[in-house]
Amino acid sequence: MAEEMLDALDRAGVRLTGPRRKLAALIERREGHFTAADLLKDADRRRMGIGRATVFRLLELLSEQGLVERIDLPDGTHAYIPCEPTHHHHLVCLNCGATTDVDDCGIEAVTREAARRSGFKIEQHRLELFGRCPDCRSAN
Amino acid sequence: MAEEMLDALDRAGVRLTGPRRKLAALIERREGHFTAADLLKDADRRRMGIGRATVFRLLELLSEQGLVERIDLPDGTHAYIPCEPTHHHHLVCLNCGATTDVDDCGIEAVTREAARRSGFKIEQHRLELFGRCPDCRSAN
DNA sequence: GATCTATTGATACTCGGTATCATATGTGGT
DNA sequence: ACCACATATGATACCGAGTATCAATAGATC
Repeated sequence: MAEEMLDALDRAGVRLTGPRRKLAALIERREGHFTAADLLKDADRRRMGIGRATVFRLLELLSEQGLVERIDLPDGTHAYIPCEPTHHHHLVCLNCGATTDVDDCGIEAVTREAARRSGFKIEQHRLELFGRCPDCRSAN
Repeated sequence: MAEEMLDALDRAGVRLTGPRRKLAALIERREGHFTAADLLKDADRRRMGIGRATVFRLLELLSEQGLVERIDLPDGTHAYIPCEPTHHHHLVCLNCGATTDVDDCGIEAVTREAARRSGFKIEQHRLELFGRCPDCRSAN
């Protein structure tokens, strides 16, 4: 998956630098969603000497390439989740942070209906589902 | 609508203070979504002497009462929109900021389906639709 | 390997939001 | 109408996420 990210960066015509390789590896080891601060902490703990700005810059790049998506948690914080660059939505476990992708389960129909009723031309939508993953449901 | 807010605050058992009344009136005059900074600017322009913290505190209160909803715009900024305290979703015009409510147009079915496929127990969801309102469509 | 541009990390900054705290002000009881 | 007291206020300082700047560094291409 780090490979995948590096390939995508290469394709995007940016340089495959040391810090980017290291960060990609760190993202790979992460499970569920993480914040920029989490990633920075990972790097600091390993004394990688990677700057704050670099972390944000990479996340922005990956996000442009659709390899990472920025989501807004219900508590108002921002997090990133690694994902395939196709259109989809996320289901986020509020307990452990696990995420799974949800491909279109009929949201298109919903947006079409909303457009019809309101007269709006809908250009973007965002659907985020939050709950408990199977593990966390049984673990409790 | 300012009345509505003040009633709700009263019902919530908090004090109906000067700053709250003034801010409620300012919110009433706003159209579409606004940021905390917008509201503060309104108050400053009128020399109301209302503090930053008070604005955030009121928005939090109103948000708890469901009279205002905090949304995340596609550009990553936060905004508030006044609304009825029933469950619904918002359709936001990317051009002028106008918003309209969208009551359940079948999202329940979508979340049920996503829950079935994933095994998650879905507890919350958020659907935000962005586009062009009828006025902005024709104005251009 | 030399070159030249993209990237880096340090630093300082902005902006949204929160904590603190002494002062001011609604409110309920008299 | 007044008092007492908790609640709310504004000033200030603070925090955390993210961005701008910029001289120093290190990929890519030849």
